[in-house]
Amino acid sequence: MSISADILRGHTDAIILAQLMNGDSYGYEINKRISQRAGGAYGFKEATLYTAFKRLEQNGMIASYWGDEGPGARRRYYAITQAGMAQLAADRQEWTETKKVLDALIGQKEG
Amino acid sequence: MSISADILRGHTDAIILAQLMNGDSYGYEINKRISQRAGGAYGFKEATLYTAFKRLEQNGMIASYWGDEGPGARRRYYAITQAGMAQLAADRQEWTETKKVLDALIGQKEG
DNA sequence: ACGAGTTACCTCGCCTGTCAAGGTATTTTC
DNA sequence: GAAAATACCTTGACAGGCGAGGTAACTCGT
Repeated sequence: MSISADILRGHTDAIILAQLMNGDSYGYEINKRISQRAGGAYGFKEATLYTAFKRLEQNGMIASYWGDEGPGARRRYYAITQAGMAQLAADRQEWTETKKVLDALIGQKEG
Repeated sequence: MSISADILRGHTDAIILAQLMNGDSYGYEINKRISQRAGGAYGFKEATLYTAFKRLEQNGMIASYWGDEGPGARRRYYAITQAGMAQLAADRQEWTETKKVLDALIGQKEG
């Protein structure tokens, strides 16, 4: 089963920040890794991804720089900032809380 | 901690359908029960609630009728339909899947 | 009798995040 | 030399959440 966009809405930033905790990376690669880790059940659309990068950078959660590898298409690398790490920690806490609340609200009940 | 709107987005309908599995109810009461069950961490804004009722009814997930109790403000009761129950089952499955995927994507990792 | 609070409903218009569609440029492969 | 893959980006439409505003009936204290 794949997961609908509205369900993931609001988790986009956290997912990207979490991925960047593994080290600096660039858009294309970040997206592939996320898809892999999600078992193919989920991947960002490109527009969503680059919109998110822009938003995150504007908010100071990530910083970017152009990679200077010789051949191949240019790549813009992203690094998570201190503020981004703090945000991620908060997002993780919120996710824990969300699971509790939603399990209570939509989980099946015994009789 | 309270949960942000974007995180809940897309779960609104499932939460309402799940609540209606306890029997027919009306807007104000549905919302109060949801708040209670969420431990006060979450409650719909009225506009969100009534927007959702409209959407759900248009999609055939719920049916409504006016209550005829004598005194007090009029109440519009909602009942979950067969289609609504099927939708809820699908939503619950999606939620189970979502938890797995998001735990994989934003969960803390051991070293 | 009357004003405040509560119950209970509803709509309009803004904001934000997703994403289909479209576009650019380079390298690799056949 | 053409097709596919890598890699980036923007524009505009759409949908859901919700602030703000509105209606109406009952209850309670004074």
